[in-house]
Amino acid sequence: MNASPTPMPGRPVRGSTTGRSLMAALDLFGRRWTLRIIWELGNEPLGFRLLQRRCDGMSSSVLQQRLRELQEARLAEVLRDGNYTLTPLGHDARESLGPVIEWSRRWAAELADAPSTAAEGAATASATGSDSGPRAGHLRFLARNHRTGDHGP
Amino acid sequence: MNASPTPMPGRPVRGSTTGRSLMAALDLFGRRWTLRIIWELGNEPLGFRLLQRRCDGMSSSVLQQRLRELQEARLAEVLRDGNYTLTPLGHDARESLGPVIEWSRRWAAELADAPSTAAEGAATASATGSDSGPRAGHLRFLARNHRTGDHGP
DNA sequence: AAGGGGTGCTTCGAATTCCGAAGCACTGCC
DNA sequence: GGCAGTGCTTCGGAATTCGAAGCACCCCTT
Repeated sequence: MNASPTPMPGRPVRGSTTGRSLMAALDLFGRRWTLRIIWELGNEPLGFRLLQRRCDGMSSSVLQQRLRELQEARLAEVLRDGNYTLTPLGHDARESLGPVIEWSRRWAAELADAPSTAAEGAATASATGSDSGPRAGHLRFLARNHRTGDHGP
Repeated sequence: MNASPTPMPGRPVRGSTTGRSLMAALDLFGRRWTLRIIWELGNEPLGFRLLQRRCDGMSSSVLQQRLRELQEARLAEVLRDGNYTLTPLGHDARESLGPVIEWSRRWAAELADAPSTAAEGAATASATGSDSGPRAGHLRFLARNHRTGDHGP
């Protein structure tokens, strides 16, 4: 598969020709699964397959690609026993995601307070369309959720 | 373009069949440009074109799609004058990104301390490949950066 | 009136990213 | 030997993103 450049400060990234660190971070974190991997590796070091399973059976090729990027960006590294783990910088990043996690709880609570209005407003047409259901491919993917209980705080 | 369902708590999302709020948030934020839009709208309400320019000329079709999703997820709304703005919940999300921003600075500082080692290690081959330069399409895209100074703290 | 510049979006085909199945090499156990 | 697990790789297809062009509308100038 292709390997688009890993977003890193100082490099041109999507959103900044000068590689401004904030934009590099937003670009890095805006790649599918990156946040999730950081999250899971923050719990404990994991091997490739176990990490894949913790990420709900995500595609191995993308996982490999993301691990490469995270290593290049110095957020992750491989231990002698072959497990992947976060670097101190990576753990720092995960800590910084803590308020986001807290926010997601407030988000859920907010939507639970007004569930019938969540799909109203300017996005009504889009919401109706998206409620037609996930694609069959998604369903098959999600049915492969091996964990009955998600890890997390 | 296709409209995959907007990740929201309680809905099946990539990474969780039960729509666990953390996973919904990670899925939502893991879409290209979402974090950036939240960031830019946190500064001030913006019209569509101006917001597009603030996001370095990102594709209008994706911007429109993201705005729909953010509205559906109750993070953004349209004002009477047509400008887009974050809801209180959206501003809350942006605040929660503050520590991530601080982290990105530490990230840049860390990499600046050891720039020659950033591309070494297990990801050497990948880094070499990615250093071949962004695709020509990226260069053309980045050359359209209209802002000389990025907004931000 | 026409023309030009701006606005908010939409459409469409191309490019890129992600996906999932299959595969390979290796290890350890029975 | 077979089987199950490991860490990855490959490949073609699906999904997402992209960017150019377009449309309708508005406002201002000539």
